[in-house]
Amino acid sequence: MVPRTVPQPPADAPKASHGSRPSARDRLLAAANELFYAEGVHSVGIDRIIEHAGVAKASLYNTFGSKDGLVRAYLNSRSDRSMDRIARALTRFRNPRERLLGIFDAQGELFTSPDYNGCAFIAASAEAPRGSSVEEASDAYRARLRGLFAELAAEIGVADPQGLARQLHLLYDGATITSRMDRDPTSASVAREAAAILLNAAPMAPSAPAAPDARDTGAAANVANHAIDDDSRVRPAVGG
Amino acid sequence: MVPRTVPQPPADAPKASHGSRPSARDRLLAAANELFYAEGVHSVGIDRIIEHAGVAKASLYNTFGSKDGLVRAYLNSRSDRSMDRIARALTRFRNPRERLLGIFDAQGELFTSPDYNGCAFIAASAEAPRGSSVEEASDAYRARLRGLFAELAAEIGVADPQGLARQLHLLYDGATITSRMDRDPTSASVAREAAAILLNAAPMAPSAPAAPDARDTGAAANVANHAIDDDSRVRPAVGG
DNA sequence: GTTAGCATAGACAGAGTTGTCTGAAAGGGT
DNA sequence: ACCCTTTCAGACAACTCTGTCTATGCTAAC
Repeated sequence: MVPRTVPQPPADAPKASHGSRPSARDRLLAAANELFYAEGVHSVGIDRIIEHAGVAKASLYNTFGSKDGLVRAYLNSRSDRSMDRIARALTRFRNPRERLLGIFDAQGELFTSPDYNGCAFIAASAEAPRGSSVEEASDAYRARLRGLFAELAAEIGVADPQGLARQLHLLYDGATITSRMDRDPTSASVAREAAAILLNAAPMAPSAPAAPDARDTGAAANVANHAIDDDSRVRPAVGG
Repeated sequence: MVPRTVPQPPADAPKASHGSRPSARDRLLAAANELFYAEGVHSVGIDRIIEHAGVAKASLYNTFGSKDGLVRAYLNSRSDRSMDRIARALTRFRNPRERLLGIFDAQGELFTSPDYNGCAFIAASAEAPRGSSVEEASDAYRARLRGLFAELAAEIGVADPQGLARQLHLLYDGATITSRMDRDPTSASVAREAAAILLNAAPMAPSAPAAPDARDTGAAANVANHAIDDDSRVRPAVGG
């Protein structure tokens, strides 16, 4: 039961092995990512993981200590890749407003992926008991995503970035659930339209948003914001 | 494996047994509702269900045919009770706008319940493989809830009730996920505020909403709608 | 060339799972 | 009083699951 002391690998060096094949650790993580994500953490046994990874069972327990350790590593790796994917998709937009709404565009692209199967953290949390290590990984991931929302909202200059971030995160989660439960990949564009409405309705901060020096643009920000309202209402985003 | 022909009980009569104790079927459903909901469908075995219900194993298989049959009955019963709970909570509001937003108030009250543990359908779907009978029960439940949103939106007289219903369902799902993943029962009031903004921003239908005879009130509907805007923005709803 | 370290294949234990089957008790209807 | 349906109690089979352990390799450094 108790997995004694985890062997604690370097954790920073990916240990790329001798050049030909990826390390056992990377192969295990790749297999976990495929199988756990597609069929659920509980449904996929250790045997199928090691068979799919081409790795001995002892290697798994030497590397991760237990199945729970592998699940934790799988979720943390997904958290990193997910945030990287979003950040990469946001580089094509130039102003913070487009980047904020672009999160939903990136989400819509994700939904059209053939192997998309919903949010890995929601699925893993639904299977794990409360207070487990899955909850920690989920908390970290969700805090990162909400921080991104709040950061972009602050760049835009809304008066309550945290409040708007909560609203937008609601839409993001709702689109995620809808895409999976209703097999509806167009939910991201619905969320994007709703997000644009909420963004336009959000009060702006009186002081200048990004550069505190230029305080003369403060009053006009609200008007300017509403001026580009229509742009987001007619954009089809992903396919709805 | 194959559960042969399910014995097919009357299915309409609750069969209240001989008066003292509820029937084995009802006790099994109650036990399933407690254990499946609190710990997950996959984690709770048949043995714990029958022990908690005080029922023999043969009774379970005579009544429901298999564990999957019990899970199906558990979800359908939850769907009925969930919609009844919402409908009952909505009777205290008098106009359709208050009833529409009142769905989020009812959600907020649900979140404060000590044994609340997220959406049973989302949890069950996360554990079940795609295409299983869990998906059918979830589809039915979600169609009922979305139908309620659309029905109330149509009563209010918005131009696109289905479109608004999709947006509001997004918020509802998002609040559900947030309440469970972030242990944040105040997410329903955030969803309520966002829903009010989306409702106010929704274009109204040109013709009269409820009574097609009175067509002279059409043009004024948009203005009247925006006039009561502030009411929803300041209401604390549940506790945030 | 030898040796240390790690990976592999697989057996094994112990617990848990669903579903079937036997046998008996209990209670109501005629 | 008899029957008959339902229910209970539990043994049992046939899996699957995690985690440990043994024994045999392969590889790289010295």
